Amino acid sequence: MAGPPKQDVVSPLMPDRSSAVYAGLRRAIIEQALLPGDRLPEDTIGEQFGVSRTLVRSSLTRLASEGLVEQRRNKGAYVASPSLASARDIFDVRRKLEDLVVQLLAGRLNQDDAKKLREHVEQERSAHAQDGPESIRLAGEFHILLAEMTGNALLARYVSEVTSRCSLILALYGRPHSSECAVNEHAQLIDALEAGRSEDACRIMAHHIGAVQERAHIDNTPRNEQRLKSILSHYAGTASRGLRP
Amino acid sequence: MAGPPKQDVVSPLMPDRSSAVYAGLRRAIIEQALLPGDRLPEDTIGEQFGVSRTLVRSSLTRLASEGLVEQRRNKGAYVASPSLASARDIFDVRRKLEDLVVQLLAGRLNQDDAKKLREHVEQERSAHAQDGPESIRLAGEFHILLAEMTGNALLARYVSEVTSRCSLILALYGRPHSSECAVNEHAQLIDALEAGRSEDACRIMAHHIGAVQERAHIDNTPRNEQRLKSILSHYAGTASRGLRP
DNA sequence: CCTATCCAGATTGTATACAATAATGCAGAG
DNA sequence: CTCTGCATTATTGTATACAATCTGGATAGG
Repeated sequence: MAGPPKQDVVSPLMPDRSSAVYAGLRRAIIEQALLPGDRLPEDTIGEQFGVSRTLVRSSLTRLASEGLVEQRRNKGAYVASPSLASARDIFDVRRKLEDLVVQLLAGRLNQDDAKKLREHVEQERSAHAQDGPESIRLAGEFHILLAEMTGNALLARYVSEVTSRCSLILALYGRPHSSECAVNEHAQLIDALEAGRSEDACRIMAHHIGAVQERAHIDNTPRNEQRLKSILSHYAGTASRGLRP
Repeated sequence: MAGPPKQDVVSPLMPDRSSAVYAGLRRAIIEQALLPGDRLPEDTIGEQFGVSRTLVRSSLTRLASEGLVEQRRNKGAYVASPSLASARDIFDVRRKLEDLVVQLLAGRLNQDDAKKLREHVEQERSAHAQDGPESIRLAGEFHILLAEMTGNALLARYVSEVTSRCSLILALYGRPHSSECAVNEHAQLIDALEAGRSEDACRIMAHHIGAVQERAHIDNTPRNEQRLKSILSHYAGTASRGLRP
């Protein structure tokens, strides 16, 4: 990438640059490219994404409302670092929400959706095999996908939020160990849901969430500095991609 | 322009004018002074609160993230008017969340908190006697208070959100009939929680939420026009008051 | 050598200016 | 009379400018 080409290349396909900033930052946080406690200066971000501070601020506020970012007055925004206590709180809420998801979906999962879910699990498998940063994101997106299939928009939003926050929690307290079992549990859950075995589905989900929480132990990994620019330059380009493969 | 008196009277006691706009609009919506579908032009609001569009926008975005306001691109913000389908969705989620509140609080309610709750119920009673607009808000705030007492901040936020949205739903579909029973049910709930009768508490809460949902039927009341300015001029002044009496 | 104070730089908070888009109303044709 | 097309106006979307606040370091005093 020679010369100083303005990064307006995105214009034709970018109806909403604000969402691009939001999505880019969100992915960077979920995939743990940005770690809890990292500072998020408006200038730097705006530069990388090619927008003014106005849009950056609005994105940061949105992320803050979802709990991924903390905004401290006159001190700027940071990637949130939830305490152990709030981690427990988040899991308590998550369990209830996922309960509802299973309850709404058991026996009502159509073949189309089941197929989509199985394809997603396959993606998880291959991402996990490559040990890439995407496996974290994909594992979470499975739950979001499931919640969206209930047709309950509020539930989907809440599940999306707690799922994202769990990524943060694992980044802070989780063991680096792989999420092999998670992928299998996802597959089992689909089977149970499709077959209408709601008891099983509920049990599997409970166990699964428990396993995720289990992985949360103290394990503070040091973080590098000044990676921000290079990270953002990566996420600025791929920001618009959604759940699709 | 000549020197019109700036309405900066609030400065000394207003550390955060942005929150004032947010709180004022929120109350106006919860108390049904602003009704679902009402337009919320940035200029008008900014004028009334004495702030620039910047802060108004940020407040509207925040309200939108809570589901009280809908923002449509290039078309401005409106008080949200949830569909009947999404009303059902909201109640589904609310039931689960309130379940968790009861579960966390049963037998763990200290005397201080119980006292505070009983005082709140008294407020509800008197507001209901006067048939003022505050009774709507207070009924909701009971549930928010309860959720806050769990110490689970996320749960409190979610309960606050679904509670607010329920106010909207009642404004749209609710019968104008009073919420007498609700006040009594609140009192019963406190007793059950304090005594540690978690079964009872859970049952009362379920019945209570059911009763609230019951009141949601089609009953479209026409809305007046151009009340906006006068409404806002009222809420601009009283914006900073919180839960305290 | 350590501590306190103050200045300069950097960063955020808010207002305003300008650009882009949608809403409105009028004119003319059918 | 109604409908279509265009010009005007109102409102939102974004960028920039300025004010307020915080941060870090240099310097003087203990």
